[in-house]
Amino acid sequence: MPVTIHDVAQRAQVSASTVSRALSASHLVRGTTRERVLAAAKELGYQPNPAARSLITGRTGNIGIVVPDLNNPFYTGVLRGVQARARQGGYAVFFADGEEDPVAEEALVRAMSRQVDGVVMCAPFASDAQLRSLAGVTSLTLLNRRLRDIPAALMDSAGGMRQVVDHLAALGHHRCAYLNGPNNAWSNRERRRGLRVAAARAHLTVVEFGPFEPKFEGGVQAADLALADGVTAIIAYNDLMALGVLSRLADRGVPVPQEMSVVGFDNLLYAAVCAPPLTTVAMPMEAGGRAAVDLLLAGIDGADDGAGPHRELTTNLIVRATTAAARPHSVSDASRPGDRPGVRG
Amino acid sequence: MPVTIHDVAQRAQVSASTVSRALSASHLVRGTTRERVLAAAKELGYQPNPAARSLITGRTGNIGIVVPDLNNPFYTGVLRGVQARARQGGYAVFFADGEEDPVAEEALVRAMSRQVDGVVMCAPFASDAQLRSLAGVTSLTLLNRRLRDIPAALMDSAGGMRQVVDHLAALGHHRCAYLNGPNNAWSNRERRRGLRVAAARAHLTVVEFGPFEPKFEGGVQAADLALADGVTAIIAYNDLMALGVLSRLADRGVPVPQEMSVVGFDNLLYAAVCAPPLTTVAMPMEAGGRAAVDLLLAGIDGADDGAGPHRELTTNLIVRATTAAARPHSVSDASRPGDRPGVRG
DNA sequence: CGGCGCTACGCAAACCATTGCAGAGGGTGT
DNA sequence: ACACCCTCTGCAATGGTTTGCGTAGCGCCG
Repeated sequence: MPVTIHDVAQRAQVSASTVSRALSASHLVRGTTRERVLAAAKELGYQPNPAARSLITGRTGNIGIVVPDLNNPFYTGVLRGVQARARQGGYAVFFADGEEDPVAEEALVRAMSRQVDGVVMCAPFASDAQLRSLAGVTSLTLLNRRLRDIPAALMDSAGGMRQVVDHLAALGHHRCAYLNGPNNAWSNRERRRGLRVAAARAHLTVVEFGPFEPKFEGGVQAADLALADGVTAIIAYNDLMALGVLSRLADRGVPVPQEMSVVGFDNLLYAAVCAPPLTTVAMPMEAGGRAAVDLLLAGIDGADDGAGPHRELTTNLIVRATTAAARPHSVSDASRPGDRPGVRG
Repeated sequence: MPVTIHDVAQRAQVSASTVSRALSASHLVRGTTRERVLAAAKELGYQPNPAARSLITGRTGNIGIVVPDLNNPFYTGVLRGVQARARQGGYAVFFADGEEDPVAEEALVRAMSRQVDGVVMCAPFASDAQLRSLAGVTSLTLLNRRLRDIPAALMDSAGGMRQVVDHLAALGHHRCAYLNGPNNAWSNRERRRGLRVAAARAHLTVVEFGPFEPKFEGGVQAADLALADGVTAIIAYNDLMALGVLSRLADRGVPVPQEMSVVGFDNLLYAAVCAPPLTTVAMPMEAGGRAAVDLLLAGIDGADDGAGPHRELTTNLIVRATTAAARPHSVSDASRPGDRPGVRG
């Protein structure tokens, strides 16, 4: 039923090979012939059979993307970027939700591997070894995960943290809390690392809590701990947690930002519209997705650049209404260094 | 480089056909032979080439999903359901974001059509004719869109509206606003229809506004209009708009739910965690995705049930903190339908 | 005018798995 | 002992496209 290359060939009075060439390597056929073929193809509505093509070329024209959790708007952002860039490159995209389970993720990638030319992974939890092994079965690029000789698009979390610290320090804060996300999440380690060095430079004392679930509930839970410590500012691992903090602070009657400043990470849609609007660092999610696909396609099409090129994307602090000057007596807090097991920068 | 069926055959000392049968129609080969083949396949890590298989079987083992807007958490919920059910059925899923453009959506489906066995569409804006034409090129099932002889999973918006109306009426409301989403969106028409009949039955006066963009900003814009009319309750087309309404009411100093009740639709994550938590009707997004795939796979695998079976999913009102008894003098409002001058209370 | 090279096209192999058909071998019934 | 049947396995065709190689035709130069 579907129209094949031979149907086109017959209608254009040429052989199938000529049709094939007319549609791809057009300079190998005479102009008049090519037009005849193109016309026939259009009249018949010919679409090449991708299975047949990929059988012989060994390429599929597809890429895959696996994310840990579709419910997290962060990942839908990168999904959009991935899809846009892929489409632009003529690729279709397979998609899989690993549901935060590294072994499921691995299985998914292996299952996809035969149907795609490469996959981009958002895999904060997978082990290095796992990732390397996967890189062997298909072309792989990572998002927000740095691994030698595997290409990756990275968002500069550390730089974002530096901006947060500078912002807070400029507002007169001396002691703030960091609410850890999952300890095994690469980006949590990255953010914490950035925070520590920036805080040390700015003479900001940081006490750490957690790890917590990087969700609303985790923030609720964490808020009480931070409150008990007497910090004047809270930096949450991500916006979801920050929203939880905000909610809990409101319940407990702590005015934000007067009594407590709160900063998130990601710049989700809801960060802008919650009350009060959340100060947060914007992660370039779509750009990250696009960059990851760029890298992937470069590795597939072009000569492999080898040596795992990493593309770093800048992040930006978005100052909204949850940060303000530290409350006056906060200075005394900063002068009480020893009262908590937390980290000081 | 990749291992083929012949490699397995050679290692197991049988022909390729036997390998093929051992892996699929296992009852056609002797037990001992089958084990030998399976062992060889496992040792070699054999994975059948999907292109070759699909070339001969005519099936791809893939399905596609196209959604209008990935930024809308509603659709990511659907996506999760689709993916889960597809995986369970051994299908992989292609994904495409139509970006709210019906012509792009159509192009996407046509592009996917050769690589999938069917696609499920969330296409609130596409025309009936367009959908029917698409149903010709590949197996199609719809989500939240009723069209004769095209299978669809439908969420009972009208039933949800009935519950909303009953709830509001029981709380003593007599006059409420409905904030329309896009007029060409199927589910808006459906919700409005449900509202009208339920309201008539409950003697609830409904004043309609809009259409608005079904987003936060649309809700902000709509809130002022509803406020000016003097209704005691606002039903928004969806949660995003309801959140905008909440935000605007807060800005204008209108206490919710004391002075104004607000109801949304969808039960997004944020509806539960905003302040105050939003009363809304829960749409079974994941279940809807799963049901759509059920239908699709039934149409593909089994005999086509023809005649477009429609599966209807129930919706549930989730009463949270944005609805309360109407303010006392609201009765008089209901008896003065024509006045304009805005907010009382 | 003959030979060479170039262009444009066709032939056929190859890619890999599935499946109808046939055949081999062993067992059973007569 | 022979015919028949049943089980298991192999052969070969099939699907649609790409591509290396061969070749026909033509122009150009010597």
